Amino acid sequence: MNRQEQKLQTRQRIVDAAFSLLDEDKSLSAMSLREVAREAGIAPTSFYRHFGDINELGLTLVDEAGLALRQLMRQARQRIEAGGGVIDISVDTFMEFITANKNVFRLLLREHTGTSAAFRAAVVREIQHFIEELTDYVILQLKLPRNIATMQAEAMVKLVFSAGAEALDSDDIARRDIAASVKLQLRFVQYGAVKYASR
Amino acid sequence: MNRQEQKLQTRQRIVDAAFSLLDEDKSLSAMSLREVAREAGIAPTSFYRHFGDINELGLTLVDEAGLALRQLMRQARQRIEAGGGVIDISVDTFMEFITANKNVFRLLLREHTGTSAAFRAAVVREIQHFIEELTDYVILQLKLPRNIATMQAEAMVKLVFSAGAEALDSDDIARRDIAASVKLQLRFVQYGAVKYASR
DNA sequence: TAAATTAGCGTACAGTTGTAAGCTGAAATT
DNA sequence: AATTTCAGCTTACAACTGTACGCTAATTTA
Repeated sequence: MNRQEQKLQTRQRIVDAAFSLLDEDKSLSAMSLREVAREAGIAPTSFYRHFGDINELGLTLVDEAGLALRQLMRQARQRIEAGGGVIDISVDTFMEFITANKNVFRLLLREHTGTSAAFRAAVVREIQHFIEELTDYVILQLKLPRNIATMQAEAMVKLVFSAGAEALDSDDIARRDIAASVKLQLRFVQYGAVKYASR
Repeated sequence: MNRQEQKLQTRQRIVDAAFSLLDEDKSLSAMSLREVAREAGIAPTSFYRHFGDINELGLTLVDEAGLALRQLMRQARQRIEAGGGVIDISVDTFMEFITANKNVFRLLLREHTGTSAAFRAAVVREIQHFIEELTDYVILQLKLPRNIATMQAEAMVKLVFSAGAEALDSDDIARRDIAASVKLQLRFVQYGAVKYASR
């Protein structure tokens, strides 16, 4: 086997190990290099062959999480084009994503308010992407002026993320209630934005 | 001096020390007993004379933060009664609180999504209080049915807290923009809720 | 006044951490 | 075939962690 491939494979093992550790009650800053190495099945010092730092690994994880988020967005779009209410489909897709990728979403949530300014900034960047894409969509859909659409999209994303945070700690039944609540709240925002725009 | 008083005083020094450590980039779970003891000026082992556990200290801190939050609410109410738009006054008061008590609000934010289920639950409880008080207010003010008022209040609190999180990492100028944005978003929610109720 | 309680201290220990130094063996290059 | 590169290893160390144990000195109680 190729040497480069081998190395990339090990690197991926490290990343996977880190994600699996986040599954339990650990944040990036509480994750030790040795722990990751142990989980990945390598010697602690070998870690440095792949990342100069444990923070470098952290940023990689945030990037991967952001990637997953964008895929989620794409999936929601496809479903909406196939028919159905935008809000309903979006929230349902989001909830599915959270349930299927708990640790990924948890990472974003935790580091968004975490202790590392660099991680916080990285997460904010990812969320900003999300808001921008939604803004464009809102402009097309509701024909709102950009400044109002931005406010609406931002509010919606914040509400959905908050609901997601709640959902993480809930079972399926409670999650259904949360989904219903946030859908209603998103409608409030949408009504309000439309009314405000036509003032 | 009384022995009990002396002890309470030391206990308060520990709590203060912990809060001041949170000022820097530390979460509760990353805060070590020895660090707190050092900051409080006592021997590491003396810590146990006051708290059985470092988690016990954590819960105490969350409680104190919740207390501060309720005082904030009371202050906002007084100001509103003195005249002024509810949304404007509330947001301004909240932003003042955050600026003046950064570490307190940071604690609530961090532990809301933190790694300890007990802390998360404690913070959720405090936020719930906040939502309930706001719900009652909304019912009185807008004459909405309780279920809709609850949804509105919940959305508003979530938006304000999100804005607060942003504000923590911002300077005065950016904070003004954030305040303006969240005010507009709160109006969206309010318009929407009122319209939804009169459907 | 004598006895009991206790807040705070110093010492001690086993466990964890990050990472420096140097070795090995296999893959890549010449 | 000989040489170079380098992913991963073992060993090592200083710094930190939580907390067990027993002492001291001052307050409280009897």
